[in-house]
Amino acid sequence: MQYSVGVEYALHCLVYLIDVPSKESVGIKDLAEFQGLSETFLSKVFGKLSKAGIVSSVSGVKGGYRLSKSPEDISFWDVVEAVEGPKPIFQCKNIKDNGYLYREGSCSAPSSCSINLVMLAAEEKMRDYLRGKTLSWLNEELERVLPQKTREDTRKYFSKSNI
Amino acid sequence: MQYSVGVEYALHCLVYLIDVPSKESVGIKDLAEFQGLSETFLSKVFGKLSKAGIVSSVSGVKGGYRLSKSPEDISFWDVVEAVEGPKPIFQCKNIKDNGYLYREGSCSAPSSCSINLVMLAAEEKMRDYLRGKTLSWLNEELERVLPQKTREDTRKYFSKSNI
DNA sequence: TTAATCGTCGATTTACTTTATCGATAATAC
DNA sequence: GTATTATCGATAAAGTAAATCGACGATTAA
Repeated sequence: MQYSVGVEYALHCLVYLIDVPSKESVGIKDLAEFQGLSETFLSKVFGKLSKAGIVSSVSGVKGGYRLSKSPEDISFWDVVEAVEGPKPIFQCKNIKDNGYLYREGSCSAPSSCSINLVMLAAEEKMRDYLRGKTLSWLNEELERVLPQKTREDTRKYFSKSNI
Repeated sequence: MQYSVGVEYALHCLVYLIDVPSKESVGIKDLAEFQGLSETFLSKVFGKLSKAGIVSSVSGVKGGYRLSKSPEDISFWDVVEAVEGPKPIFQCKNIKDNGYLYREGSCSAPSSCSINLVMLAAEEKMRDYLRGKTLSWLNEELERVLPQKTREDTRKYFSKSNI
């Protein structure tokens, strides 16, 4: 069981959007090229991020994406949910009603299956943690952890005025 | 992204093993039949549980499975890990080294990728919760929640002496 | 206005993982 | 011995994720 690579792509790409001036944007092509990713697939991922209101798109020549809200209002969980969808990790499905765990027929019925409730609560712990980590937090973390020069070089790479 | 149904099968089946007297065992056939599951597939799942030391098997006629330790020493996480394997939900894979998140080359190298660290920590929150819920807890919960008659009927169903 | 760039969307292909089946083997009760 | 049951490996079927392709519309530069 694994999150799809889409989550990884999204989080890594969003890092590069944090610093982009609000009037500019970064193209899928640049993001894909810089990290050696499939351009077409990455555009799918950004479609989801766009639909979730995390980024907004700019069409046409010199278009691309930018964050559609402040980095401190975008949590890791927002990103994961946008890419993976809202379905819980654990979901009772096939088990027949004759098992004695079921009071109301279906296992997925609310408050029916004790096992299901535990798994959902566990997942909620994970989500809570991810809700507490925002892109602005990540930005500060990177500031602390990475050499200054590296970050500047990357900013230049994605700067339109540079071309 | 979802846990495999194997996890669901395992947890639901283990419930029926809690009450089994330590000299007896329950066969895959009964467990599968009772819940309408594929017998062959369920046997694969129990193979994993067995290898993880959660259940022990009894070969031969009237053989089957029983818990290999006390229900209070078997947590939900033990079961999930046994069935799903030890791999984390989120794992950095494909991203090239030229992204500026990497200090030591690979994203999966310890303490290298800040994003990876956050995801691993989040997952750990979920695991902690699941470690806190044991089969004996579940048993008490079911005692509280289910009609007494239902539980007794189920015990009878799996009792060898009954046949 | 025209041409080039870029995001959007749906259809499709490819690859991989999960789910399930089959067959052979070994152990045990009777 | 014979029937039953777990074990294990190989394999098939089904489903999902990853990636590609092509047509479209929107935008910008010239």
